Amino acid sequence: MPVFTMEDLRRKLQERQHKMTPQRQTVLQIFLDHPGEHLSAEDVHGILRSNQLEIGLATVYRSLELLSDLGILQKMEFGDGCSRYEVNTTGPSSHHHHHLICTKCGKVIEFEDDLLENLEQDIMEKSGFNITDHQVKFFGYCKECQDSIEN
Amino acid sequence: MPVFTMEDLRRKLQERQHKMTPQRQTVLQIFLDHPGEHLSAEDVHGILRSNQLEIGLATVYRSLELLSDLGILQKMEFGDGCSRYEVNTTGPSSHHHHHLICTKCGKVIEFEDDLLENLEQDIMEKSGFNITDHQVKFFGYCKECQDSIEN
DNA sequence: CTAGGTGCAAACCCTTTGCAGTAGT
DNA sequence: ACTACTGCAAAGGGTTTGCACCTAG
Repeated sequence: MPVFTMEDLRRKLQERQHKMTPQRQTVLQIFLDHPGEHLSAEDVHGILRSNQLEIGLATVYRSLELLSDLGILQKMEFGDGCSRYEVNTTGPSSHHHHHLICTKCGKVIEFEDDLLENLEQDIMEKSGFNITDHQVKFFGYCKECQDSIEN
Repeated sequence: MPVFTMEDLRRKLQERQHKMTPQRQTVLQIFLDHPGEHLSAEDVHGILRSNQLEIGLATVYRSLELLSDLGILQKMEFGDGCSRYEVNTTGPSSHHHHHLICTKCGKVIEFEDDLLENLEQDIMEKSGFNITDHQVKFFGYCKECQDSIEN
């Protein structure tokens, strides 16, 4: 279970001659403090504000993109009109987790799965595509919304 | 292999007391004429123009949303900043197809798969989530981009 | 005839960018 | 010092909306 530390951030930044700034540390810290959440740029900006740590929204966007490029965050879309991010859990030794998205209330639930590892291998052989990652989304109705439909 | 006809469209529209308009027929026709493509609203609008059949862009957007609601089209995001659509191939008796997205050149390749049907059943039992659909994306490098990287 | 649909342009919202000032290394 | 970074505000690009007019049923 690879969790990133500030040291990882420092190292990855150095490798590309980028600088370790308080803003970047703070953005990473927010994701470490909010495991399992799928935060948008606005979410991050809002959390910052409520912590009395205002950072320019443009800087938040730039940090999110940078952290994604560094492989620390993973960008994803749930169809609500904005990009969302979470700490990257892909990689050689880690388990994938995927998302169940309720099409009624928009809630997102996670679940673990390694089933697709074999499939990737298979596809690489058949298609010549060199696969580095995958994302799976399941759509449907969560328990609560199923109940409310029955009413 | 369920391909939608204009009759299907008419019926589905009637069920919701929506009207069968030339614009909606034309938009559906474009998807029938372009199988296997992932068209954005702008794409559709452009194809219309080149066919001398101008339809207001707003109407294109509204038609795409309606056709998705009716289950005729499927909306998807490939991370290029706009929503894309294709004829819906999900459903009780149909095969899913998923997408290989090249992270270098942006090309999207399709492949067939039923592997996740069992998984859906499994997840429904464990999570209580009522799954109606799923989307899978694989990211990596296509053959051509692998070659060009080696140069 | 009447509800629903279209087209246009303006509004929206998320995201990116130019620029002048600031701060890591 | 040199280069990268930040903050602001403006611009950008895809999508949605208000409104007057139109049209399918």
